[in-house]
Amino acid sequence: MSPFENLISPSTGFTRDIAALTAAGSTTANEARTKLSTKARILHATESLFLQRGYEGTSLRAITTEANVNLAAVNYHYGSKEELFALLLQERLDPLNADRAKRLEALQAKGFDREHRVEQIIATLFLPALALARDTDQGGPDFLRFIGRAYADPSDFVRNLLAERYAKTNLKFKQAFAEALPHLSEHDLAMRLNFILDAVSSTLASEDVRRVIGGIQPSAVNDDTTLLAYLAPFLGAALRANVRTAAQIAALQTL
Amino acid sequence: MSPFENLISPSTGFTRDIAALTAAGSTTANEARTKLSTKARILHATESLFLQRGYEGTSLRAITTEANVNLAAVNYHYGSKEELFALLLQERLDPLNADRAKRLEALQAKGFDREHRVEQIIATLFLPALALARDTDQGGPDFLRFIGRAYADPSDFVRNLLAERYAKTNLKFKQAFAEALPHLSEHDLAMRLNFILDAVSSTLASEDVRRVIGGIQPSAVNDDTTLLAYLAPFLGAALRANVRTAAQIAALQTL
DNA sequence: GTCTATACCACGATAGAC
DNA sequence: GTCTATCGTGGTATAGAC
Repeated sequence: MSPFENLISPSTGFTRDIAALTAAGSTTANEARTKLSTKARILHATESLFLQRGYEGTSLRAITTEANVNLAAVNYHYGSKEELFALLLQERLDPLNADRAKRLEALQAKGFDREHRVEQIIATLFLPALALARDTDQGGPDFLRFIGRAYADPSDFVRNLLAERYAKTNLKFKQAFAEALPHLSEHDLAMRLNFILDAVSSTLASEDVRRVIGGIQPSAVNDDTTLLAYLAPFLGAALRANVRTAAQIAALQTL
Repeated sequence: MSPFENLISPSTGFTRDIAALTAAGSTTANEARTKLSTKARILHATESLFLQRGYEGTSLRAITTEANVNLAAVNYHYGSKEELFALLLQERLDPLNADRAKRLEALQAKGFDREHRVEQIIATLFLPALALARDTDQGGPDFLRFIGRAYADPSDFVRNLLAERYAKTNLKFKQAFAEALPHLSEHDLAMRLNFILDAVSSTLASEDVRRVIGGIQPSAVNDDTTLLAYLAPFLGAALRANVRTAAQIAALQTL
């Protein structure tokens, strides 16, 4: 339901998985020739192609050609193109989610800054994602765009999978916001969070993330805190805003 | 660039087009049988199916079956599935855009409410779109979702077409916001507008628009002003927010 | 268990006959 | 304008070799 799941993950988890696959002793001949098992080669090729051309722009035939495996191997090892995609998604999002949960707990244990509680929660939510936006080493911005698209146009399959998989963490953040914003009704808060998270993911996924990032302070592009200090007040103001006043309604009704 | 184009249109323009097509004397036999020309029947069937199943979920074979025409007729009359889609999009967005421009001019001629200038511009931008969200007569909420998806994942074809087609109106609104928010840099304003428009379109397009609309005040669901009075303060606060302060940056840096 | 060759069906598009 | 036939490409399924 809520789009908490759309903000990417660190890029380290995947390498671990490849290593595990490579270490598994289930392949012999092919592996000697290419250093990696069929299953792992598919994963590598898929990740690379999805990042470059997107989900729909990447055919199974392109993947299997790139990986030097048979067309049917994808379905054999991963079931379907969609499941392969979901796996890649989790490989990225799982560590991100864990990271965010850990940071939130640390912040709660340490105690919030009284004045900037909302902004601190926002920061906790987005810092890991922002870091990835620059991790060009593992295709950072491309992956942001990739995930952004995936979130905007997913099959029910992927959407439900992610919503369930990260439900617990999402709830923790919702509760943290709720405590920081007691004047908002549950419905009000839920809607505003949806707005904010949709907007951030869509912005991060947009073609001009780099312009957004680079335009703030060219000399500090590598400092995530700089970007966040830019975003947080804007997002925080939206969350803090009081519900409509009678005067506001009157002004609008003259239209 | 800026997603001004994603907020739907009135649903009246299309009927006009159908009428024009029907009046055109270029068909004879088939028209006598079905009351509408091949070209018009394709348009009717396409609109209905796109709204129900989305662009990708609708095949040309489904359209031509529904319209009782030959498969090749779509390509003959409209060039491609993509161009057919773009035509339907314009048919909706053109009148919406004209309406918004007219309302903005009227508001500027009449003069803003000094206190709620930003909210009034927001209202001018969104009232026509919100009205459509309830125009179930012509597939209101479905069309919101349809357009939302189209905006999130469009081909360059559609994206560029819309960006160019509505550039003038978009610029007028940007300038109106700029005058109402002189404390924001151009870059700052552009980014915040992107956030807000993305968020609104994505929210309107989401599966639970009805819940959002219905949850506010069940007794006033048909009153667009009610919904807007709910959204505008939230969006206005985001736009008005001051840029970061030193204290805010310090609070974030402790993370 | 893995892998390959191959067949299948749906899709958008188009050439050419009428 | 309309229609048939067909093309190339897509995801998927399976029989059978290793």
